[in-house]
Amino acid sequence: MNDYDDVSEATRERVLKLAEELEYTPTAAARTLVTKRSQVVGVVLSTGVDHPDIQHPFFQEVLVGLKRRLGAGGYDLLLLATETPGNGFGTHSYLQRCRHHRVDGVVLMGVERREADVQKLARSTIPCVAVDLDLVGRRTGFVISDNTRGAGLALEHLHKLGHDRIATITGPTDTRVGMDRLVGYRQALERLGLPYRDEYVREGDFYFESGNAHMQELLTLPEPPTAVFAASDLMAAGAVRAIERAQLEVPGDIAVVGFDDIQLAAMMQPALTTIRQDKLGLGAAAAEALLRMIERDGAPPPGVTLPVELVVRESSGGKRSRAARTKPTR
Amino acid sequence: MNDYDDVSEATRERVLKLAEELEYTPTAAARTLVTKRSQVVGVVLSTGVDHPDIQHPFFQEVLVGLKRRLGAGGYDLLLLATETPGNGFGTHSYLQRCRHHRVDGVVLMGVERREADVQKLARSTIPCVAVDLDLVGRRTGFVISDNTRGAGLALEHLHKLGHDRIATITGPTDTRVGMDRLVGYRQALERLGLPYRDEYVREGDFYFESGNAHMQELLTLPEPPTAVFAASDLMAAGAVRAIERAQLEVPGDIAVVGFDDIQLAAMMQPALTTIRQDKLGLGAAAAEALLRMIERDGAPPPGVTLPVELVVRESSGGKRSRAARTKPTR
DNA sequence: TTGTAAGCGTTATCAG
DNA sequence: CTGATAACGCTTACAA
Repeated sequence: MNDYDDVSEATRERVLKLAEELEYTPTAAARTLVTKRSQVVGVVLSTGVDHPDIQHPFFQEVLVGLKRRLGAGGYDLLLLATETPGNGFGTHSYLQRCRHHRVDGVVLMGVERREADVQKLARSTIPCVAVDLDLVGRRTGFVISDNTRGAGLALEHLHKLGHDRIATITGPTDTRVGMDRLVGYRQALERLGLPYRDEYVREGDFYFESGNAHMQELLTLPEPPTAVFAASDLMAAGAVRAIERAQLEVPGDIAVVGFDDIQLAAMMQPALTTIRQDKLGLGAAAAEALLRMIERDGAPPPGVTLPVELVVRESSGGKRSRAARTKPTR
Repeated sequence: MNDYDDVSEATRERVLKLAEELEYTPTAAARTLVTKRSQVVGVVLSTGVDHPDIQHPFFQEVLVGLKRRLGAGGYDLLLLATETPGNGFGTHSYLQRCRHHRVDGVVLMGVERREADVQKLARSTIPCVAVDLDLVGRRTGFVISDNTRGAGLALEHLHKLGHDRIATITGPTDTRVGMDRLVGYRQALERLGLPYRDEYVREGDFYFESGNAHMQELLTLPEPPTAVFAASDLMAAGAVRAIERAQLEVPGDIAVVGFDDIQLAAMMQPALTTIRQDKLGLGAAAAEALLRMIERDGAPPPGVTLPVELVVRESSGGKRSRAARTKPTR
């Protein structure tokens, strides 16, 4: 059954037929024990109480991409859930949990780069790929979107529409993704000859509530922005909510551009202009790179940057088109 | 380390200390081989190209609930991805894949009850729990929301608001969930003394586009409804979109009530009135029941129905409150 | 081309 | 209480 080339056609068929009849399925555990390979890829993603990342629409889609590609390659996905595997002699590190299951590779999402636990994994000999997180190590690489360019695209779009007072609600600046989008914002400002204003930069946490709260404060400014670039769609949605609560209109009074292009973006009212990340592609690329590292020992860890794309919908529009207020905005 | 009671305190400590030092982690495969237990629970959820269920916000939240409870119980989650496990002598059934990994139990989501593959699993001796799907078998049970009552709640709410022309966009009627919500709709109609009209019932597929398309057709009726109960939030969002595209307002012209209470519901504009399913609870209940069956051989398979709750937001309102049109609806 | 034996890392059993 | 030994179900290497 293992496709040896030194068995007669007759025998092969006899065996295969019998296996079929008996619904024989090899036992992964036994095979793993001897081959030292499990055909399983571990998935680490934090499930904090406040914002379980597995619940963020972004990671979900990445997971779909991962599952498809990995499945096609003959691998199943192990969602590391328990912190006390084995017969529980205390809490185990990610690395130990991965070794416990002898996973052939690991995908990391939504974890802190600096966490000791994560570092340990990255320094190990297990092939690892981080998504949206610039982890590196001997056998650890990452796939990430071109966040800096994404922010640039957003700002250029807004600028072209006539905006010159553009604020941003960033992600946590201690994350690579949050920082890159902020850097992209600043670089674009400079490129476009727009002044940088401290009061136009607010640090959020990627989630709805923070977008909502920061937008409210932005609105109290003596000279409020006419456009906002939010570093995530969820925050953008929060911002839109704040704007409409203040009896202002999007995009009539304030234009909003998000980041991610999660499903919500197209379904919102007004539909959200955003920077699309290729989430399925990110998952597929991570899977691809991981399989390469698993299957070819010398394969270098990836450092892949995927392009992003501006998707223009309804939440961005010309500056101060008050006329739009008399009619529905669409 | 396995907590035997016939080892001296001294030896135990010596061993434990050494294990710690060497960062010893037991190998799951070896243990599985001999104990016939893997401390892993399989998760089956379809990832069709059109609508990967893993991507439906509903299942994501259920997954969080599952992961937390299962993790606490010392189990990891295996996302069955590959159809050709082992050394690939053809495609394997779910059952084979589960046996291959010797998973201790299985959670099924978003699969077809009638699928031969699913039936095989349900008839096997592996403990199974289906979520939102009434699978039964010797060691197979399910957890599900009280969908019939949910639909009733929605209709009563709408009726109380003064609506008597209430349409519904149902889910696929060959699914238990879709059917239950339709039954709840019909029963409520009767209870409230409202006439049943064939043209007010349209079968969708739970997703945005179908809600949108069906609402458009509902709008062309000689006597269009003044309220719509959609069997999912995604379809409700699609319906809202269709209504606003037709220059009508929600809830001013047509009230909309959804089902699920996914994150989108609260973030939409107008925020969606909906029937909340306890998604984390569903996941936790499934995990709980599964653990019981796994750990106590005689434990009966579950048949749990979780209560739902009406969440009133902005998309439902009094009938024909045209006045609202002059001012923002919020 | 086919059959046989050793060993993967555990747990369980059974003498010491 | 402790140490030795036989499975568990596979793959691999080697002998027939």
